[in-house]
Amino acid sequence: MTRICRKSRMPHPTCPLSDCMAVIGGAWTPNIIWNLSSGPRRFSELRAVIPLVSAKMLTQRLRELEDRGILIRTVLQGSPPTVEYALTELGQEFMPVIRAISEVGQRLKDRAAALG
Amino acid sequence: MTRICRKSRMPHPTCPLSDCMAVIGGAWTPNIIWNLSSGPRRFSELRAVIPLVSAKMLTQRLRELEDRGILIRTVLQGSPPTVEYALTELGQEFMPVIRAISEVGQRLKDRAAALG
DNA sequence: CAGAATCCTGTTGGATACTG
DNA sequence: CAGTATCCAACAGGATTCTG
Repeated sequence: MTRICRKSRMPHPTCPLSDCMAVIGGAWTPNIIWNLSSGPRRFSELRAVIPLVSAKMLTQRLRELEDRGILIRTVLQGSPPTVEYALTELGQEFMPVIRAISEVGQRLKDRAAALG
Repeated sequence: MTRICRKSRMPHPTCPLSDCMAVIGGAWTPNIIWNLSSGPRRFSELRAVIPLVSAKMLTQRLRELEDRGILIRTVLQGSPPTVEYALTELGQEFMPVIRAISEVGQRLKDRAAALG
Protein backbone atom coordinates (compact mmCIF):
# COMPACT_ATOMS: atom_id res chain seq x y z
CA MET A 1 0.00 0.00 0.00
CA THR A 2 1.29 3.37 -0.99
CA ARG A 3 2.03 5.86 1.70
CA ILE A 4 -0.19 8.75 0.90
CA CYS A 5 0.45 10.95 3.84
CA ARG A 6 3.36 11.42 6.10
CA LYS A 7 3.13 12.34 9.68
CA SER A 8 4.82 15.21 11.34
CA ARG A 9 6.65 15.84 14.46
CA MET A 10 6.65 19.45 15.20
CA PRO A 11 9.17 20.28 17.83
CA HIS A 12 8.00 23.81 17.72
CA PRO A 13 7.01 26.64 19.96
CA THR A 14 3.30 26.81 20.31
CA CYS A 15 1.50 28.68 17.55
CA PRO A 16 -2.04 28.45 16.22
CA LEU A 17 -0.96 26.41 13.23
CA SER A 18 0.87 23.74 15.17
CA ASP A 19 -1.65 23.78 18.01
CA CYS A 20 -4.30 22.71 15.58
CA MET A 21 -2.07 20.37 13.59
CA ALA A 22 -1.13 18.64 16.82
CA VAL A 23 -4.73 17.46 16.98
CA ILE A 24 -5.57 16.72 13.38
CA GLY A 25 -2.10 15.76 12.21
CA GLY A 26 -2.29 12.20 13.42
CA ALA A 27 -2.84 9.40 10.95
CA TRP A 28 -6.54 8.83 10.28
CA THR A 29 -7.53 11.66 12.58
CA PRO A 30 -9.20 13.87 9.98
CA ASN A 31 -11.10 10.84 8.76
CA ILE A 32 -12.26 9.98 12.25
CA ILE A 33 -13.50 13.47 12.97
CA TRP A 34 -15.14 13.64 9.57
CA ASN A 35 -17.03 10.43 10.16
CA LEU A 36 -18.18 11.49 13.59
CA SER A 37 -19.48 14.79 12.32
CA SER A 38 -22.74 13.24 11.18
CA GLY A 39 -23.39 11.60 14.53
CA PRO A 40 -22.05 9.03 17.00
CA ARG A 41 -20.40 5.93 15.57
CA ARG A 42 -19.40 2.61 17.03
CA PHE A 43 -15.90 1.23 16.88
CA SER A 44 -16.73 -1.29 14.18
CA GLU A 45 -18.60 1.31 12.17
CA LEU A 46 -15.53 3.50 12.13
CA ARG A 47 -13.39 0.56 11.08
CA ALA A 48 -15.82 -0.08 8.26
CA VAL A 49 -15.84 3.45 6.89
CA ILE A 50 -12.09 3.87 7.30
CA PRO A 51 -11.38 0.50 5.77
CA LEU A 52 -7.66 0.19 6.04
CA VAL A 53 -7.22 1.40 9.56
CA SER A 54 -5.99 -1.25 11.98
CA ALA A 55 -7.73 -1.78 15.29
CA LYS A 56 -4.55 -0.73 16.97
CA MET A 57 -4.31 2.61 15.24
CA LEU A 58 -8.00 3.34 15.49
CA THR A 59 -7.89 2.67 19.22
CA GLN A 60 -4.81 4.79 19.61
CA ARG A 61 -6.24 7.76 17.76
CA LEU A 62 -9.58 7.50 19.52
CA ARG A 63 -7.86 7.48 22.90
CA GLU A 64 -5.79 10.51 22.00
CA LEU A 65 -8.84 12.40 20.82
CA GLU A 66 -10.69 11.42 23.96
CA ASP A 67 -7.81 12.62 26.14
CA ARG A 68 -7.81 15.92 24.33
CA GLY A 69 -11.54 16.30 24.86
CA ILE A 70 -12.33 16.11 21.15
CA LEU A 71 -14.69 13.18 21.57
CA ILE A 72 -16.42 11.16 24.25
CA ARG A 73 -16.53 7.41 24.56
CA THR A 74 -19.67 5.79 25.84
CA VAL A 75 -19.94 2.13 26.71
CA LEU A 76 -23.43 0.81 26.11
CA GLN A 77 -24.31 -2.11 28.35
CA GLY A 78 -25.28 -5.34 26.64
CA SER A 79 -23.79 -8.46 25.20
CA PRO A 80 -21.85 -8.14 23.06
CA PRO A 81 -20.84 -4.74 24.38
CA THR A 82 -20.95 -1.75 22.07
CA VAL A 83 -19.04 1.46 22.40
CA GLU A 84 -20.05 4.74 20.90
CA TYR A 85 -17.86 7.66 20.02
CA ALA A 86 -19.21 11.14 19.58
CA LEU A 87 -17.70 14.55 18.97
CA THR A 88 -17.76 16.93 21.89
CA GLU A 89 -18.52 20.59 21.55
CA LEU A 90 -14.78 21.15 21.41
CA GLY A 91 -14.53 18.52 18.72
CA GLN A 92 -17.08 20.40 16.62
CA GLU A 93 -14.67 23.31 16.55
CA PHE A 94 -12.51 21.35 14.18
CA MET A 95 -15.15 20.90 11.55
CA PRO A 96 -14.24 24.07 9.63
CA VAL A 97 -10.74 22.68 9.20
CA ILE A 98 -11.90 19.22 8.22
CA ARG A 99 -14.35 20.71 5.77
CA ALA A 100 -11.71 22.96 4.27
CA ILE A 101 -9.36 20.01 3.91
CA SER A 102 -12.03 17.98 2.20
CA GLU A 103 -13.01 20.78 -0.13
CA VAL A 104 -9.48 21.54 -1.19
CA GLY A 105 -8.80 17.84 -1.64
CA GLN A 106 -11.82 17.63 -3.89
CA ARG A 107 -10.74 20.69 -5.83
CA LEU A 108 -7.32 19.14 -6.36
CA LYS A 109 -8.94 16.02 -7.72
CA ASP A 110 -11.12 18.03 -10.08
CA ARG A 111 -8.15 20.03 -11.19
CA ALA A 112 -6.12 16.91 -11.87
CA ALA A 113 -9.01 15.44 -13.83
CA ALA A 114 -9.34 18.60 -15.88
CA LEU A 115 -5.65 18.62 -16.67
CA GLY A 116 -5.34 15.09 -17.55
CA MET B 1 11.80 20.02 22.99
CA THR B 2 8.27 18.83 23.32
CA ARG B 3 6.71 17.12 20.39
CA ILE B 4 3.71 19.19 19.60
CA CYS B 5 2.54 17.44 16.54
CA ARG B 6 2.83 13.92 15.30
CA LYS B 7 3.18 12.90 11.79
CA SER B 8 1.04 10.47 9.93
CA ARG B 9 1.44 7.79 7.43
CA MET B 10 -1.76 7.19 5.68
CA PRO B 11 -1.67 3.95 3.79
CA HIS B 12 -5.09 4.70 2.50
CA PRO B 13 -7.10 4.67 -0.67
CA THR B 14 -7.25 8.11 -2.16
CA CYS B 15 -9.93 10.36 -0.76
CA PRO B 16 -10.22 14.14 -0.60
CA LEU B 17 -9.19 14.23 3.04
CA SER B 18 -6.02 12.21 2.65
CA ASP B 19 -5.21 13.77 -0.71
CA CYS B 20 -5.01 17.13 0.96
CA MET B 21 -3.38 15.87 4.14
CA ALA B 22 -0.71 14.22 2.03
CA VAL B 23 0.38 17.73 1.10
CA ILE B 24 -0.05 19.69 4.30
CA GLY B 25 0.54 16.85 6.75
CA GLY B 26 4.31 17.06 6.66
CA ALA B 27 6.19 18.63 9.51
CA TRP B 28 6.49 22.41 9.08
CA THR B 29 4.50 22.33 5.87
CA PRO B 30 1.57 24.43 7.06
CA ASN B 31 4.05 26.93 8.43
CA ILE B 32 5.92 27.09 5.15
CA ILE B 33 2.80 27.68 3.10
CA TRP B 34 1.58 30.21 5.62
CA ASN B 35 4.80 32.19 5.41
CA LEU B 36 4.83 32.14 1.63
CA SER B 37 1.28 33.39 1.41
CA SER B 38 2.36 36.99 1.86
CA GLY B 39 4.95 36.79 -0.89
CA PRO B 40 8.16 35.07 -1.95
CA ARG B 41 10.69 34.27 0.74
CA ARG B 42 14.32 33.24 0.70
CA PHE B 43 15.64 30.11 2.32
CA SER B 44 17.18 31.96 5.21
CA GLU B 45 14.07 34.06 5.70
CA LEU B 46 12.02 30.92 6.09
CA ARG B 47 14.53 29.54 8.54
CA ALA B 48 14.23 32.75 10.50
CA VAL B 49 10.45 32.78 10.75
CA ILE B 50 10.22 29.07 11.43
CA PRO B 51 12.93 29.22 14.05
CA LEU B 52 13.37 25.63 15.05
CA VAL B 53 13.37 24.06 11.65
CA SER B 54 16.65 22.47 10.62
CA ALA B 55 18.14 23.21 7.23
CA LYS B 56 17.72 19.57 6.39
CA MET B 57 14.01 19.47 7.07
CA LEU B 58 13.31 22.81 5.47
CA THR B 59 15.09 21.69 2.33
CA GLN B 60 13.24 18.41 2.34
CA ARG B 61 9.83 20.00 2.69
CA LEU B 62 10.57 22.67 0.12
CA ARG B 63 11.64 20.02 -2.38
CA GLU B 64 8.51 18.01 -1.77
CA LEU B 65 6.32 21.03 -2.21
CA GLU B 66 8.19 21.96 -5.35
CA ASP B 67 7.77 18.47 -6.77
CA ARG B 68 4.07 18.64 -6.07
CA GLY B 69 3.82 21.97 -7.84
CA ILE B 70 2.85 23.84 -4.69
CA LEU B 71 5.73 26.27 -4.96
CA ILE B 72 8.43 27.34 -7.34
CA ARG B 73 12.08 27.74 -6.59
CA THR B 74 13.99 30.54 -8.26
CA VAL B 75 17.74 30.93 -8.10
CA LEU B 76 18.75 34.56 -8.26
CA GLN B 77 22.20 35.07 -9.72
CA GLY B 78 24.72 36.84 -7.57
CA SER B 79 27.26 36.19 -4.90
CA PRO B 80 26.36 34.94 -2.45
CA PRO B 81 23.53 33.24 -4.30
CA THR B 82 19.99 33.68 -3.10
CA VAL B 83 17.05 31.42 -3.72
CA GLU B 84 13.46 32.48 -3.62
CA TYR B 85 10.44 30.35 -2.95
CA ALA B 86 6.97 31.38 -4.00
CA LEU B 87 3.57 29.75 -3.97
CA THR B 88 2.21 28.69 -7.32
CA GLU B 89 -1.40 29.09 -8.29
CA LEU B 90 -1.91 25.52 -7.15
CA GLY B 91 -0.24 26.39 -3.87
CA GLN B 92 -2.70 29.22 -3.33
CA GLU B 93 -5.46 26.62 -3.35
CA PHE B 94 -4.28 25.51 0.06
CA MET B 95 -4.71 28.84 1.73
CA PRO B 96 -8.29 28.18 2.83
CA VAL B 97 -7.06 25.14 4.72
CA ILE B 98 -4.11 26.92 6.24
CA ARG B 99 -6.32 29.80 7.27
CA ALA B 100 -8.89 27.45 8.79
CA ILE B 101 -6.16 25.67 10.71
CA SER B 102 -4.82 28.94 12.01
CA GLU B 103 -8.25 30.22 12.99
CA VAL B 104 -9.23 27.09 14.83
CA GLY B 105 -5.86 27.00 16.54
CA GLN B 106 -6.42 30.55 17.69
CA ARG B 107 -9.92 29.74 18.87
CA LEU B 108 -8.57 26.82 20.86
CA LYS B 109 -6.09 29.11 22.52
CA ASP B 110 -8.77 31.67 23.36
CA ARG B 111 -10.99 28.92 24.69
CA ALA B 112 -8.22 27.55 26.88
CA ALA B 113 -7.53 31.06 28.18
CA ALA B 114 -11.21 31.61 28.94
CA LEU B 115 -11.39 28.35 30.86
CA GLY B 116 -8.46 29.40 32.93
C1' DC C 1 23.86 32.01 1.29
C1' DA C 2 21.76 27.69 0.42
C1' DG C 3 22.15 23.70 0.77
C1' DA C 4 24.19 18.25 0.55
C1' DA C 5 26.01 14.19 2.99
C1' DT C 6 26.37 11.26 6.76
C1' DC C 7 25.32 9.31 11.12
C1' DC C 8 22.20 7.99 14.46
C1' DT C 9 18.15 7.65 17.43
C1' DG C 10 13.22 7.61 18.59
C1' DT C 11 8.74 6.90 16.86
C1' DT C 12 5.31 5.09 13.79
C1' DG C 13 2.36 1.90 12.58
C1' DG C 14 1.44 -2.82 10.27
C1' DA C 15 0.96 -7.82 11.33
C1' DT C 16 -0.40 -11.20 14.28
C1' DA C 17 -2.35 -13.42 18.15
C1' DC C 18 -5.12 -13.19 22.25
C1' DT C 19 -9.23 -11.59 25.58
C1' DG C 20 -13.63 -10.25 28.30
C1' DC D 1 -17.95 -6.55 19.67
C1' DA D 2 -14.17 -3.88 21.11
C1' DG D 3 -10.37 -3.99 22.11
C1' DT D 4 -5.05 -5.34 24.24
C1' DA D 5 -0.28 -7.12 23.78
C1' DT D 6 3.88 -8.00 21.43
C1' DC D 7 7.11 -7.89 17.79
C1' DC D 8 9.48 -5.51 14.34
C1' DA D 9 10.70 -3.03 9.99
C1' DA D 10 10.64 1.50 8.08
C1' DC D 11 10.94 6.07 8.42
C1' DA D 12 11.37 10.73 10.37
C1' DG D 13 14.12 14.01 11.68
C1' DG D 14 18.03 16.18 14.83
C1' DA D 15 23.09 17.05 15.04
C1' DT D 16 27.11 17.70 12.75
C1' DT D 17 30.21 18.47 9.07
C1' DC D 18 31.30 20.01 4.50
C1' DT D 19 30.64 22.70 -0.13
C1' DG D 20 29.83 25.73 -4.50
